[in-house]
Order: sequence, then structure tokens, then C-alpha cells
Amino acid sequence: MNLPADPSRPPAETGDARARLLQAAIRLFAHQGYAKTSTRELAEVAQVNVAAISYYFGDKPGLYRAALLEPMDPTEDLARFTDPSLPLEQALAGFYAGFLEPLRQGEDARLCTKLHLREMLESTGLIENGLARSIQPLHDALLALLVRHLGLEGVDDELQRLAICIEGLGVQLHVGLDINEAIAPGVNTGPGAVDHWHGTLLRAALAMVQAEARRRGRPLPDTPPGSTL
Amino acid sequence: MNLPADPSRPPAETGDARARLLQAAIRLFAHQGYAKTSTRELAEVAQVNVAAISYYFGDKPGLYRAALLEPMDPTEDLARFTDPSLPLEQALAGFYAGFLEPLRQGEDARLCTKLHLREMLESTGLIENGLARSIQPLHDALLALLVRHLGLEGVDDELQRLAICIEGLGVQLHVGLDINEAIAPGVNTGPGAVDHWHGTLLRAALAMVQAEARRRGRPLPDTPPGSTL
DNA sequence: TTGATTCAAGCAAACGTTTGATTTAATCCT
DNA sequence: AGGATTAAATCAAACGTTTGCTTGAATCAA
Repeated sequence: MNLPADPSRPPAETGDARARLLQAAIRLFAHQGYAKTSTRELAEVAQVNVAAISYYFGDKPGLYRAALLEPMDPTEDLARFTDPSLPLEQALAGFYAGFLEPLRQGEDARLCTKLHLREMLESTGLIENGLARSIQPLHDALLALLVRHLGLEGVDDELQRLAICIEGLGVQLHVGLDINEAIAPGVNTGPGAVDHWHGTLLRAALAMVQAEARRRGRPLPDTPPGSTL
Repeated sequence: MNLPADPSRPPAETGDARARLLQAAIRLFAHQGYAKTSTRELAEVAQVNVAAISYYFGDKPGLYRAALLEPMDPTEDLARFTDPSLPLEQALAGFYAGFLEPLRQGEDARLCTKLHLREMLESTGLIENGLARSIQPLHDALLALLVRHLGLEGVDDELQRLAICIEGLGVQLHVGLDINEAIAPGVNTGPGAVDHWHGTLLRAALAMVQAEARRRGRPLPDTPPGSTL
């Protein structure tokens, strides 16, 4: 009877079979989805025996869970824009920085994001609604930011929609990575593409917030007329 | 030797086994994806024998292809906003109308959209890049619209990004249907929700376009200062 | 030796697909 | 009209393959 050291803890060091299995899982699950990826294919790509999956992660869903949750730190993204002393422009810039950083880093970080997006679409989640609960704080923080800078007393449906639009711009970058490249070649891959996108998203979000402020008859207190905009 | 009348043509009238199979395919493929949906489950939901799949559609990929392509009319969406005589606001309103109409209609139209979105994300397409080619004309038409109203001479990368942002707002509505409902309850389901969204998207897109016009030092010719905005 | 790890082999279950028989309904021929 | 003919449609059963997972022996390090 062989039991893994401890399947729940991401344990110290085991050869590197476990690590290679995890990376293969991220890569394959992200590229072709959960159901289309067989345990044999995972083992082959990871250069590992099939039994290693059940040995380290219990079963296939266990490996999926690990690939999805292990490289995740939700607090980091929050810290980038929740500081109340930040002006609107800086706060939104920080908000989008969280979306763009995975694009800056290697292929692996991008695949990780893709994996999370995939999970969002499949409500039949192996992972229940845990994903939604990891997004909720981000959404709430954005709402708080908007309430503060728009000088509102609370959250109404129109503010919810504005927040969803702002988030949507960031999401779209990842969701549409492949098709955007097919439809508008070079927009995502060229040099400095990420920086350009950061500027575009920031300007778009600012424009939306300012339009909403005008609509409510509450011009923004900060944002001097001629900023980076 | 029993051969279907003609598997390629969506043939005249056959009981309604074929139709029930198609609807079950849309429903199941949209909800749980291609790989997670078995032929037996499809047959059961459609109240049809398994053999009917190969009989009418050749094989499982054939049924998927049919579910994806049969209820599609790409020209209709284009006609809503390509008329050059439309002012910017009306054109954008027409553009987003194409995204929102499936939400107005029944569950089936929504599932159809979801199926297409799913296919967009999985580049490992049973359908090659046919999807991208059906989106390209929409993107090009939007680019032409923006070039016209911004008074530009051609398309540059920044305009591509603006177009992608505008499209992204519409896409986000469908991609995030479920999670948005979990994160901001009532925003998608309430009475008049679709109309509210139409207004929000339109205002957001207008704000983005106007910000871009200002950035380029080319204030918009139309759009009087105090329109619906 | 002992416990942790890797391995080839094999299990039952589910998969997509095919088969040959059966039913249904329209068409034909006297 | 009415039995014979035919093709379309449906069916239960089975095909061979692939799936996720387990087993018990082999290997390795301490």
C-alpha cells in the first residue's frame, strides 16, 4: 500500500515528477480542455508513468484541481489598486496591471490564465463556484473604487454594469488572445504590445468612468483636465 | 444498405428525429462542451436511437458541425450598422443590437451563441478557422465605421485595439453571463435588463470613441454636444 | 531493511460506431 | 382495390478502442 507523502500539501521536493506532471496538466488542460485530455497523454508529456497521477494527486480531478489552484495568489492582484489614496487613473492602471502581467511573463503564466478562463465558462465545475468566489473580492474592490471617485452613496445596477464593462475589457484580452491575433495580426504580438494595450485599456476605462460621472451630473473631482489622457 | 437521403443537405422533412437531435446537440454541447457530451446522452435527450447520429450526420463531429453552422446567418448582423449614412451613435447601437438580440429571444438562441463562443476559445476546432472567418467581416466593418467617423486615412494598431475593445464589451456580455449573475445578481435577469445593457454599452463605446478622437486631435464631426449621451 | 517512488500490465466501464433485423410508409403492378 | 416491392427510418445488440484507475512487482535512496 503506497500512499503519497500528502496529496493536499504542495510538498517540498519529490524528484520532479510531481512538478512535471503539474506543468503538463496546466499546458494540456489549458490547450484542449479537461475532457479531451487523457491521463495517458498527461503522463506521456510529463515523461512519467500513468500511476504517478493517482500517486501524487489521487485521481484526474485531483490533478486538475491542483493545476488550477496551486499557482494562484488572489491577494496580489487586489493590492495593486485598492489603496484609497491612489488617484483614479493610477488605481485603474493598477487594476489592469493585474490582467496584463501574465501576458508579460512566459507562456506558462498565460496558460494559467487561460485555464482559469476555461473554468469560468464551464459552470459544470469540478471546482464548484470557488472561481466566482475568487473574483468577487476583485469586483467588490472595483465597485468601492468607483463609488469613491464618483462620490456616490452606494452601489446601483448601473454602477454594476460599469464595473463589469471595465473588467470585461481586461478579460477580453485573454479570452480573445487567439482570435484577435487571427483577426488583427500583430496587435498582440508586436514589440511593446502589452504596454500599448495597457494604455488603451486605461484610456478606455477612464473615458467610461468620466462619461458615467457626467451622466450622473457628478464631474470627477480629481483627474486634472490634461493628464496622460 | 440504408443511406440517409443526403447527409450534407439539411433535407426536407424526416419525422423530427433529425431536428430533435440537432436541438439536443445545441443544448448539450453548449452546456458541457464537445468532449464531455457522449453520443448516448445526445440520443437519450433527443429521444432517439444512437444510430440516428451516424444516420443523419455521419458521425459525432458531423452533428457538432451541423449544430454550430446550421443556425447561422452572418449577413444579418452586418446589415444593422454598415449603412454609411447612419450617425455614429445609431451605428454603434445597431452594432450592439446584434449582440443583444440573442439575449432577448429564448434559451435556444442564447445557447447557440454560447456554442459559438465555446468554439472561439477552443482553437483545436473541429471547424478549423471557419469561425474566425465569420467574425472577420464584422471586425472589418467596425474598423471602416471608425475610420469614417474619426476622419482617418487608414487603419493603425491603435484603431485595431479600439475596435477590439468595442467588440469586447459585447462579447463579455455572453462570456460572463453566468459569472456576472453570480457576482452581481440581478444585473442580467431583471426586467428590462437587456435594454439597460444596450444603453450602457452604447454610452461606453461612444465614450471610448470620443476619447480616441480627442487623443488624435480630431473631435467628432457629428454627435452634437448633448445627445442621448 | 525500510519506506518512497516508478513501472508494465491489466481491470471494468464508457466511448464512438457499425451491424443486421425490423418497422413504417409510400410506390408499383396487375 | 390489394398484395408485392422498395426505400427510408428506427431499433437492440454488439463491435473494437480508449478511458480512468489499480495492482503487485521492481527500483531507488537512506
